[in-house]
Amino acid sequence: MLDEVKIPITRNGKATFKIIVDTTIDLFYKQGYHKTTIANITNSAGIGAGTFYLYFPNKLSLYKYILNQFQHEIRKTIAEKVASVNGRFEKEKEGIKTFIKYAIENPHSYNIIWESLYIDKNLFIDYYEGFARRYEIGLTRSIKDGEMHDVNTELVSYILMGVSNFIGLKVLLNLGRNNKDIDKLVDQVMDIIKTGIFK
Amino acid sequence: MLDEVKIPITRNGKATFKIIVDTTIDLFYKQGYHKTTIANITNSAGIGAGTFYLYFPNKLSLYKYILNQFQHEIRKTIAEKVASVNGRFEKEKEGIKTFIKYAIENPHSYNIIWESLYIDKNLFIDYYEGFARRYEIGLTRSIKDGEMHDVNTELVSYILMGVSNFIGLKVLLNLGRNNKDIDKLVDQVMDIIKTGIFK
DNA sequence: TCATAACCTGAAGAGTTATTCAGATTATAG
DNA sequence: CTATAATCTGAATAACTCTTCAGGTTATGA
Repeated sequence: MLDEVKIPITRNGKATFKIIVDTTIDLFYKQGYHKTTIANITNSAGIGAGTFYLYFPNKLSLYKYILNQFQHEIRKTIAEKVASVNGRFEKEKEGIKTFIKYAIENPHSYNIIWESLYIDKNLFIDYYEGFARRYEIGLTRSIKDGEMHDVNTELVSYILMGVSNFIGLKVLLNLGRNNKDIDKLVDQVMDIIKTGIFK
Repeated sequence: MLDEVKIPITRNGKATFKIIVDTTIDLFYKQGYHKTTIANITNSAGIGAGTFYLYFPNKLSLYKYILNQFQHEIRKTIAEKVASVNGRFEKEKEGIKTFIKYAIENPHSYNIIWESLYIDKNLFIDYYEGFARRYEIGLTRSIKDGEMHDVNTELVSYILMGVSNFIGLKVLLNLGRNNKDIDKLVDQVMDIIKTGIFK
């Protein structure tokens, strides 16, 4: 998968590699994976058609490379933010908050990750199963610490991912109203998750 | 949009039209929109290449036709189910339950609707904004009836759509465990939505 | 400085796909 | 029975896309 990618050695090579990746992220975001052609990429990047194949055997391997980058970045961001907060409840809250904020601040990555379902289903499955498993660890600890009801942690993981993803979507696509103050929005979401909606 | 589609007049024409639509739903589900070619469709349907263009000017118009069909079907199904139940709280619960069950029982439609985001963003936006607005009407009534906390109805709409969609996804893609008893699964989800997850 | 590995190019070939259209068949109203 | 509208066909065309490769440039270690 990633070993198909040839990492450049010299400074020039690294610069070309980077411009390919950056240009492609932009094109995938704007046009989607399927509508983006190799010619689109090389033209936008201002390089010869053959140069692309110096580093990537095809479009899919480049997509996987980009997806992998985003995956690491998101997890790292959340892990760092959560570590800087004390108390189980606060950690849980910070994790959810960070994810939603990340989605809002990184529409490119958000969009490209979701598209994996229509590029290679297994990429999507791996991504979300991995995410859910990480969530479960935190949730299980929260229950032990008595800060959370004794819920089905797997189910709650998917519920939380669903909420985060759709709130991200709402803001990204500018759906509906209430999209001005992100902090306030996220606080409201957290309140609902905390206390439920029915009396 | 839909006026681009030529509706057949005779019995033969109607049969051909139907086989095109049914075959395409299957192909879109299995291969996705972009990987499905007109040749795929006409070969699988057992018709000449030109016959396709008798009814649809291109692949996109056929996609829109199918999306529209599913949209109506889902809304009709939910509306009927909700109408058969008494009491605001029960109605709300039945609506959510029906959606989740519908997604599980109709993986074709579920898959094809989500893909709209990567075919034409506006189709996706229209679909979910419409859905959210319908949700809000019910939620506003629930609050008036004192069965729901005084929540931001728009936000809750997106939260509920997120939950429903990801639970549907979990079951459809067979993510994680706990996928045997759908009724029990949905009940658990409803419980969490009702009382929240934090103490 | 110069040999060499790394890097770059874009024209060309092979393959794929959408779409048209002239000609044929079928169903049915009159 | 027959004129006519509806329906159907699939070869042909045009356009697009991926990928290769022979030939070129650039950077750098020795």
